[in-house]
Amino acid sequence: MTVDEVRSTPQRRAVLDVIAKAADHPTAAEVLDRVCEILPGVGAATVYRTLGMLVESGHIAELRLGTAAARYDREVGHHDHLICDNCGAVVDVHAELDRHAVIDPLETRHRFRATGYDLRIHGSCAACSKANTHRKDSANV
Amino acid sequence: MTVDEVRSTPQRRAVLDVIAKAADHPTAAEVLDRVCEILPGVGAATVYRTLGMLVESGHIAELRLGTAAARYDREVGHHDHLICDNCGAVVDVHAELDRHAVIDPLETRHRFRATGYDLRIHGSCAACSKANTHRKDSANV
DNA sequence: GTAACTGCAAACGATTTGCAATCTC
DNA sequence: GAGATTGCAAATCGTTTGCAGTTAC
Repeated sequence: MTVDEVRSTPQRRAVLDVIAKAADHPTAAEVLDRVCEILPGVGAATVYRTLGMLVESGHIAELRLGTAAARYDREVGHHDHLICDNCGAVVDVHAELDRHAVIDPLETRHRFRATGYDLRIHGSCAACSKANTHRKDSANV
Repeated sequence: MTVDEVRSTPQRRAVLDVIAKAADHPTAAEVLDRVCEILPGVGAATVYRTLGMLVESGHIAELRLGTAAARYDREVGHHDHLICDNCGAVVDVHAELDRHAVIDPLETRHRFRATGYDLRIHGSCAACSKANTHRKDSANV
């Protein structure tokens, strides 16, 4: 009969600290780098394990785009993302999506019980749009 | 100076055939299995290469959810997805999302140039909802 | 005939897991 | 001091790539 307590360790505090300060959406590898700056020698497994726990407990959110590595978001409330297909930047935004108009009809039509949604808007950010104004460019969705 | 022609091979025809017939959203591994049923011995690399080409050329669409493997969709026009967090089923749907009300304000506010969006609605499908009506259940988004 | 294609096996990147040593409570 | 946690290395998973042999046109 274990208590399964969650202990406070320097490593965990460091990960939490890094995430709390991260304005961008760092990957696990980036979190590891930053953690090692304040606490050298931390292993990758520890960071992965800690991030996993934090996601499980709802303290941080996980974001998965394309093939790339998972990204972590300190923002846990519902929000949407603007994704720049050119430079990879991800911006948290709040879309005014009318659930009654968009989700409800689909729930009824497909007898689906929606618990949430995920809206990602692709395109190019301000910086990239400006840079590419006079250049050839292609975008995916 | 090569012609860079694209040749028609039995393997490619088989992959195309499998995708065309797939009502679900098979992963590369599932496509490989099905391809091998009609043309035994096909290598995984060939399937991955072929799927990659088809995505590139816009003949099929790639769908990436969570950690899992990429899924392939014969439906290439814009559409949205209902994702059952319980059984993993993915259903293609058309959401009535008002771009003017949802996307435009974000473009202006963040000086973002949107090229498209991706809406995924999570929850539980008809079958799972029915099965879990009287059971404990948790869902993620 | 020749460049494109195939299958295999090795290489890869991201993430997970087994385990002995080490820390927290 | 017991059990949770760590770091390392090995293992996994999905996918890509190098390469020599094979095939489509």
